[in-house]
Amino acid sequence: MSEKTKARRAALGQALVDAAERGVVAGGLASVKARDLAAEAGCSLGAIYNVYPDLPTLFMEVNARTFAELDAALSASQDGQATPREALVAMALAYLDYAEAHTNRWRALFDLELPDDPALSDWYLTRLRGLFSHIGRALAQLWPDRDRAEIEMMTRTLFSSVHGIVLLGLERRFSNIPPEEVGRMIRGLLAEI
Amino acid sequence: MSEKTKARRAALGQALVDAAERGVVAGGLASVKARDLAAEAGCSLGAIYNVYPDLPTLFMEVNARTFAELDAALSASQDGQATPREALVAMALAYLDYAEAHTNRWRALFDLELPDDPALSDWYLTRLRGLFSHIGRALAQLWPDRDRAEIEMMTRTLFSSVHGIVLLGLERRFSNIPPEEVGRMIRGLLAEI
DNA sequence: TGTACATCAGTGAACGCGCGTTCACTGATGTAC
DNA sequence: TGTACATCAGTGAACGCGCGTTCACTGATGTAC
Repeated sequence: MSEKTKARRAALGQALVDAAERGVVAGGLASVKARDLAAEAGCSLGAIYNVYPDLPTLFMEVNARTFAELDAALSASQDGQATPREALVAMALAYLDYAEAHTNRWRALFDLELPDDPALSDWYLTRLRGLFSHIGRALAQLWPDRDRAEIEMMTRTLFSSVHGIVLLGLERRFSNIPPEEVGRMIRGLLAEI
Repeated sequence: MSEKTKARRAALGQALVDAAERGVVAGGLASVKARDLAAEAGCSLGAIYNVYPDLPTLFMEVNARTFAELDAALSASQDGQATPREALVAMALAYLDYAEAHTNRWRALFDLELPDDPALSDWYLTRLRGLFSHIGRALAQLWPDRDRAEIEMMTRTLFSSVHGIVLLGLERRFSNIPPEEVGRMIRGLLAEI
């Protein structure tokens, strides 16, 4: 494969991820079809498979971007917070904001079904650890006396809790409450801790 | 339609729900197919549609049973707990136990995609309120000074939090921790509150 | 530079599979006389 | 009780749709002489 070809394929790869991203945003992961991607990216149907082995692998790239955005949002939210507790609240609310503003992208993180490959699971775990690190730092400040293992466990616990609140809070079927109320729930939980 | 026919259809309806339940337990909601149900229940493919308008409606019956089981499990778990805090912990752990022991049934509660019908959403909300009532009672005892609205909000908050912990805890992709650890996370959260 | 040829990137029609739902038909049941 | 007929519950082949992936082909690109 020539350099030229490589470059062309790399460009097509990006165009496909862009198209997939727009598709996810517009209609959710399940709405993104191979034929639409090809049309959007200006290539043939078969060309997709010159760049990616299958669609899930392509979707992983979209999720990678989403993880990066989420990471940036959490990171930014804690800037300038006076106390670790305020930083925790700010991050949790930033998570809610992101999920609310980019529901379909955020959902895709959890909806994508991966081929059974431990490498892919690891990839997810690594991204999550990235998100956790922001929380862990704040918790370590909040509880200077607790050991690392306990901080790690509570990091996971808090993330999962906030995730659960956001998940059920944004799902019509399970809650008829307005989004502001979800924010109050998060504050309520963190106030108790 | 004669009485005899009605009775036969009611029996077939039950046989179909039984079959669907077994299918969900064995392979998850997505694995249950109309043809398998007909074969299992000993009727023709078309006969399904004499009893239920479509498969989602049939699956709702399975979910109704699951909600009832969950309700019974939560209710039973708090019997004989000395304090409201212990009752809350017991219920949360019972939720975890149920999700762990009956993962596919439990998942089906959240995976079933409903036709857009407000009545079906209401049905779900009603079942959830049933589960919430156990938690609300314990919280009201724990915090006798707080008002009803606040208790209600914290009920929802705690349920969602525990749900989030269980959800991410049982998902391989997002956690490589053993199930016991999930129980400790739940205890950890409730200990802080 | 020009010509003949080889390679291979890219194409898109077709494959293959899955599956919920329908509807023209059949034969069992019940009714009328 | 027996016969002719009507009704309608139940059947399952076929419809209809969707869609990821493949692969035999084409034509553009590059190479050799």
